[in-house]
Amino acid sequence: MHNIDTLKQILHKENLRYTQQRQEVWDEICASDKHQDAENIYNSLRKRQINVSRATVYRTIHVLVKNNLVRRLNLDDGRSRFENKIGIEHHDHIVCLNCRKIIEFMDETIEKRQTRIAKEQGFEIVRHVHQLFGRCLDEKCPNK
Amino acid sequence: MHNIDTLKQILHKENLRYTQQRQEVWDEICASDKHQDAENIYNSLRKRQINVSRATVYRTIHVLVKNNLVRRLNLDDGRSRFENKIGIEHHDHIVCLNCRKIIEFMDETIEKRQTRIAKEQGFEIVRHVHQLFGRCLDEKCPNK
DNA sequence: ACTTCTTTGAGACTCAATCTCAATAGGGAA
DNA sequence: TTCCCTATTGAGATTGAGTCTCAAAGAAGT
Repeated sequence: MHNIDTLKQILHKENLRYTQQRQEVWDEICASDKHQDAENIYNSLRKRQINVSRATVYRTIHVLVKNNLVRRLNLDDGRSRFENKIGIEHHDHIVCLNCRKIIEFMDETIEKRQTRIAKEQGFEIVRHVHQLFGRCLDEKCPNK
Repeated sequence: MHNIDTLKQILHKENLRYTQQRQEVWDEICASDKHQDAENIYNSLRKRQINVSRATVYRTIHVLVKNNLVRRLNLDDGRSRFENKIGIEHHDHIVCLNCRKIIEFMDETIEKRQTRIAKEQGFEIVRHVHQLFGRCLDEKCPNK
């Protein structure tokens, strides 16, 4: 499984040891496309009889985010969500304010324009946040 | 001063009373273009001998945000910032990761495209977050 | 001025996230 | 394989932004 090598590689680069806990956290994030928060990840692992502490979940996430294996999402609800970045195209998010459904989107024109705008203002972009919050037309949405 | 009327109007609409504390919080947010956080606002008022509690600062901000007098900004640093919206054109933000300088930008093309994208996905946008994080070329920036 | 009902302030509380430190476990050396 | 050194882990304490509680203070109509 290439996920093991990916992780071993960045841990080695960071002079960190390869441990079972770190592998499990990384696996859990990769296994789900649900934009899980740290508590979810912790609970999912516990449920599968995998012993890991909250501290280790948080500490591992930091390493993964720092090395671009994982993206941190802040959807203004007070806790960070995480998504695997490996093998995934860049995208931004649309979030339903009623049912919290998350849709991904990507627009080349917007991407280019924001880079140009930043440059005009004397900035080199490192990362960006582009989130659209609204109401969806989904049948099951309490929005009706 | 028209700020007094603006505030009185929304407080009346919300069946809330007009109080000195609420006026002072609103004045403080209007007086600064520095995207202050709640603690800043609280301290600024205290420094000016204005008695107000943290609880009241937070409670007042909620009313102001709910009624679109103030915008809440989440710049991924763990606390909300606030800016006056009255008489201010819509804009988004570019933030320097080194010196935390904040520049405002606005692009009609991006605005239109994001609305269209959301609609195509079956969403009606209520609000959006568009932030560009990077490094500025400012002389004084520790970025060098 | 009286009454009613809202607001305020001080501090307790919440909750995500971070820190502490003793116990545990990688992993290189022999 | 075993030893040793040092990084990592886990349990629980701590932090910090933000919220809640409730008695006291204050707005506003009569």
